[in-house]
Amino acid sequence: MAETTSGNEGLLFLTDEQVRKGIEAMFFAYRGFTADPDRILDTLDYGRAHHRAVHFINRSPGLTVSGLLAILGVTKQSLNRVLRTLFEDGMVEARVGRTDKRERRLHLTDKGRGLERSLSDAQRARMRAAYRAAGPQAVQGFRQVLEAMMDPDMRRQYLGMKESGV
Amino acid sequence: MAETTSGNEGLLFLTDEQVRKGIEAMFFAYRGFTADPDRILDTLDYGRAHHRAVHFINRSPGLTVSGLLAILGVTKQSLNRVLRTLFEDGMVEARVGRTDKRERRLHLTDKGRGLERSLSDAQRARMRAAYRAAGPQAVQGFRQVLEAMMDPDMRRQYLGMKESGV
DNA sequence: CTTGGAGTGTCAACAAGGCTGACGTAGTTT
DNA sequence: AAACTACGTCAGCCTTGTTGACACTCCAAG
Repeated sequence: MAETTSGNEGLLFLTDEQVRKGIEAMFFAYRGFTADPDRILDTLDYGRAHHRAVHFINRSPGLTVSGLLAILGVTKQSLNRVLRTLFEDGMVEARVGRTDKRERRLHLTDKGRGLERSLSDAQRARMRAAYRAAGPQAVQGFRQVLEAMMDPDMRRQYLGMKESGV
Repeated sequence: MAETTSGNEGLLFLTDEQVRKGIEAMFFAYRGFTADPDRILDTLDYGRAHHRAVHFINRSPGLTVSGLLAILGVTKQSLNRVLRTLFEDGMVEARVGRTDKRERRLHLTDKGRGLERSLSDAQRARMRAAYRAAGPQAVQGFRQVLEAMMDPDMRRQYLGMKESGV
């Protein structure tokens, strides 16, 4: 409703209809986005929570538990349940912090890196295909919109990671 | 750091680094995307599952249960748990199908439309802000990439809805 | 050196929202 | 009449999130 077909060409793309299509696109695309890794995870008795942990540990080796907590936005009890199984399965190892011995610096083992590889290969393949289909220009727009959609805190996480190799 | 400044300009956007950034952008953006409605839902003792049901019933009034099932991709037991509370709370009503009396055609009540409004207003505000920040060109790219990322079945759902007003 | 606070693990209990399997019932189709 | 379809529901299970409480180690400050 609403959004009378505005005479203003510059705002045409802001009609409720357009915006609602964007909302549905996010919904459906996110499903596709997680579908491939989910299939792999299933065979290993892992869930998305494990994937996320593995992804960000791989991304930032030496990450502390509280650092990971901040990124994932869950409670430590919830995260710990997941980390424990990853330790037990030899996917992740924790090293005591050098300057602060209370910290546990998280690292992937070789096995963990193997898992990460297979997960991200699957996900990247789809993302890559989508990128290829849409073209570089579209990719840039895609990233811009997503970035603008994040909460400021998360955007800082995201942008921070972009630059700092660790 | 990664991101070797590849010599190939046309494929620059397909580097692993670029693709991985896209993956993280999806992750963080989806969180922002659901944050606002989640806050409203919480106060009503509803969850995202309720939101999805309400959204798609609003989108396609007269939708059957199995139609909604196909869109949401969950089991009927799971959906029913949600639909039941929506019936009880007078948000959704079911009308017996005209041609096929086995079907239950789903419709929002006035109250349900009110809920849908408040949820989508919140979500739209963020989406709209992101669109505005990124610009029309970016929005088009955003949609193109998301569309390419969907599973074919979902893409048909999505595109189908695009055209049929109902 | 003691004390407070930070970083972490853990136990217990609970909820939402997925899932499977099985069964029932009304209505449609053949 | 038989078979199939659309739907509801009971029961039980899992993952992943939550709160609250408590313990331990270590760091930093008084």
